[in-house]
Amino acid sequence: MYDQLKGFRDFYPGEQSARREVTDTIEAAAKRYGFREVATPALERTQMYTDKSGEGIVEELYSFTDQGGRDVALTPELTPTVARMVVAKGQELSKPIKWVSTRPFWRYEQVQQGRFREFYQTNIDVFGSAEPEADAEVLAVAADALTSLGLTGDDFEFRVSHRDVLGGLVRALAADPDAVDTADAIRAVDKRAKIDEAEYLTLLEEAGLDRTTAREFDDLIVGVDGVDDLDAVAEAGGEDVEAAVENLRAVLAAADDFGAGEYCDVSLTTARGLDYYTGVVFECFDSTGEVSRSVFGGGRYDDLIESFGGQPTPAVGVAPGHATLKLLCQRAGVWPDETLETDYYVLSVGDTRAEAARIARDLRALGHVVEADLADRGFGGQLGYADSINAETTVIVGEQDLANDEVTIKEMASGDQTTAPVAEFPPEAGRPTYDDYA
RNA sequence: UCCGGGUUGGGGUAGUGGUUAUCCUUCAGCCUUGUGGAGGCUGAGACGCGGGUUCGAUUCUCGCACCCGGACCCA
Repeated sequence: MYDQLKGFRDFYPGEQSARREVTDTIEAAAKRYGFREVATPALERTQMYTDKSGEGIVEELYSFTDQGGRDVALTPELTPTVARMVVAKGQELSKPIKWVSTRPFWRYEQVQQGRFREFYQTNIDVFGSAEPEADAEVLAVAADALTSLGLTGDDFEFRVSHRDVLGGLVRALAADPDAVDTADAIRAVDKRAKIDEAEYLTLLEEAGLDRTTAREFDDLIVGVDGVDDLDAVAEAGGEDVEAAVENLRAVLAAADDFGAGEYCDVSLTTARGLDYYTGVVFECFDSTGEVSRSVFGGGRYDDLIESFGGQPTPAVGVAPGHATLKLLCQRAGVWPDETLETDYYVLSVGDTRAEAARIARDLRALGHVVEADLADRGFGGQLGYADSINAETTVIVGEQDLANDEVTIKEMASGDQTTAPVAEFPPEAGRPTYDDYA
């Protein structure tokens, strides 16, 4: 026996069928909005990540030198790759570009609940539109995906914020706007919920706000509990903040029209740790608070494509991670059933293989899941196996049945059985069961 | 990287410094080439890995691996 690698998981048929269902549901929601599926490599040049995030990032990567001497890394996220793809096509792609992709990613980090070293995400991104409708559509797709999974507004909420509101407010309040580090201030906001007040205020001070201003800033962002409360923030800030507030309002108004309004709350204490976010940012939280960390997040990253050498291209996206999503679904009681299902088991006994195989093939041609004996089991053994795969109906093709030009149709749940003429089974269409012949 | 808790057949467990490691379940076969989810019989299958202490270690001890939480981090 070999040990598994820490943070890497195997998925057996039961769990995988549930994961497949969830993945398909999320992707189907995105595809209804016209998001097109893309597929991307598992390896990229390490430099693509170090350029953006510094050399320190290497410690978080699975990186190595390949046989040709290239420094490469397993992709820790999709955004740089899709940015590279957009840049590579130049003007060729019509805007807005709307892409969806579900894939594993790899990060060398500590394993915790809902966090693994190999993890799956569905990335949903829009490139080439700075309009609030683009942000709102991303929110709407995310909400649509979650509700398609059976979740409701009682289960989750999107906390929507805006980096330029936060950054602009910090600069507007500061005694010396040029002395403040808005990125640091935003990072402090991002940590607000996890640290105590003194630490938080210290971080804001280090970002360039004096103690009094820091409190004033915090009072302002905490005071926002709804769209109407944004007025006070707009007043306190300058023109930049007013514009950002206007943008945030526009996004929320569009989200309302797009059907996602009921899931969105304004929350300026949400910031996202990532430096490349530029405008609207949001995080999805478990409403019950049982999933302690954010389920997933997203936001606008208008400068990234340009920084990759492309035309200035605004972008906004969201990336639900499937591990935390599973926790959310399980706590809401909507995680798909992990038991396997089989439509038909075709039981062959005696010298009936040819006829049994014909029936199995015909049933499969109708689109059903059909199993037959591969292990040379006896009658009882085959029924036991049919049980173990949760067969709904067993079609008994025995010598006695065929002697009467019949097959026996058995409903496994009840044990009831009847016969059907072998020449007419299965019919041209449909999903024949015991009830059709009883 | 750090802290806490774990690891005994496939799953769940009992137990012990010393004979053939307990029980339930599972799986396979048989009773049963014509009826499964009941029963009976037979069989398969485990002390995570390595070092130390010891006459002897699954048991005590140390290290490592992996698992479950948590801190840090979270692109």
